[in-house]
Amino acid sequence: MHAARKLFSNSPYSAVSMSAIAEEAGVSKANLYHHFPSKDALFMAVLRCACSDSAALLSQVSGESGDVRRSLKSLALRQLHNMQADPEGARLVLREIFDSGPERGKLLAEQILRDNFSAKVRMLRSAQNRGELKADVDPAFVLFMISAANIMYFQSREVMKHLPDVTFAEDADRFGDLMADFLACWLVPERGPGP
Amino acid sequence: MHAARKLFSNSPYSAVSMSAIAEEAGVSKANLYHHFPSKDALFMAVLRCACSDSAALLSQVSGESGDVRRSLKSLALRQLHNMQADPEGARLVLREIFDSGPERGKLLAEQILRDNFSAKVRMLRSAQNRGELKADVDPAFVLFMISAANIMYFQSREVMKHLPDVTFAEDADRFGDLMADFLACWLVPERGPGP
DNA sequence: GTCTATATAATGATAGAC
DNA sequence: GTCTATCATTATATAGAC
Repeated sequence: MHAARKLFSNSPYSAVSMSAIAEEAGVSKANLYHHFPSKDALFMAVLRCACSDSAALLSQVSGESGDVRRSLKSLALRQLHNMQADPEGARLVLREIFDSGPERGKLLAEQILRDNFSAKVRMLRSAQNRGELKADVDPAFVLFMISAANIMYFQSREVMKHLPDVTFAEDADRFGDLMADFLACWLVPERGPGP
Repeated sequence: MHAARKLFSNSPYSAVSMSAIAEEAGVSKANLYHHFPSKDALFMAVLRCACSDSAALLSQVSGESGDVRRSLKSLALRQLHNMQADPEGARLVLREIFDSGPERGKLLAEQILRDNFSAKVRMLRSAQNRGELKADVDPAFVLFMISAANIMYFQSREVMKHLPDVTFAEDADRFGDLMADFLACWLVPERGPGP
């Protein structure tokens, strides 16, 4: 499964042969078919494993407390950090999100992403009630933009780093700073000490 | 090429066979090899065509004038509109951006994306000089965020529409409004008529 | 330009010995 | 559990007639 995960994360399903997986794992092709009934079953096992891994990583974030100024930034930074810490798993799940048709997209959303997403929306709603997050922003849109930025950064660095004026392509810290600045526009400005 | 474009945009390279393309086009497989020396050459021809199409569409935007308040929103809306108007071409180019390794990513950036991107950066820089765009924002980051949001919206609608609280997944107009609001946070507030 | 027919290699999957 | 050997199918690509 380790070999399969490596190969499936770098090439689409149809471009990875059972022979290649067997060679990468140092076993025979027939041995793979002894443990998994089919190529599809092996892929599904790898995907399920990667999903549970990233779900476990993501759930750490929602447990944090503190005001939304800190937790929103922490959410964004840790999401990117998790992807970079397990790029193979991230690529697997992202490919599934991007290339899946209606039926598989529904499964992915309802069985894997839904609970985590709802928990984060609730976090932002309560921040709005406390007056920390601007009342007229859509929590789901905020989460969408954070994910979009992180995923795009993670997936297109190889292209971006060859574009002029892109100072953050190979500097995750700078990207984090830019993100933090940008998130601030949705926050209610902190009260000064007053006159 | 029309048939190949259709199939390549819906499945990765290795999952599309020359037989399938021939059948889709209503010709024989050998006929394809008469016009293109190999499967790879056919794919490259399709990709080049799709890239020049989307480049032509994108270049319309940069010709617009007016202050940055209008042009930034117009830029974002038309980028999404162009992807939705030619989803096949968009998927082809996006797959290439996401899945390409270092060598192909460099080609894509330098030969296709670079000029357009630089033109847009210049547009935003001059807006900063005119005092319409906040001076402390990174023009490249602004463009990155716009593209990230549009691409993510375009690519993951099938997943998003099954998430609760996502009101914009099947409503491009609402998404456009949310984007416009969000872009406004980088603009210098318009001067009121004064006291 | 288009076809039928074919060459050659690789694919997913199986049989059966150890 | 692991292997060698093999099946049937499909893949890319070619040959040569019309």
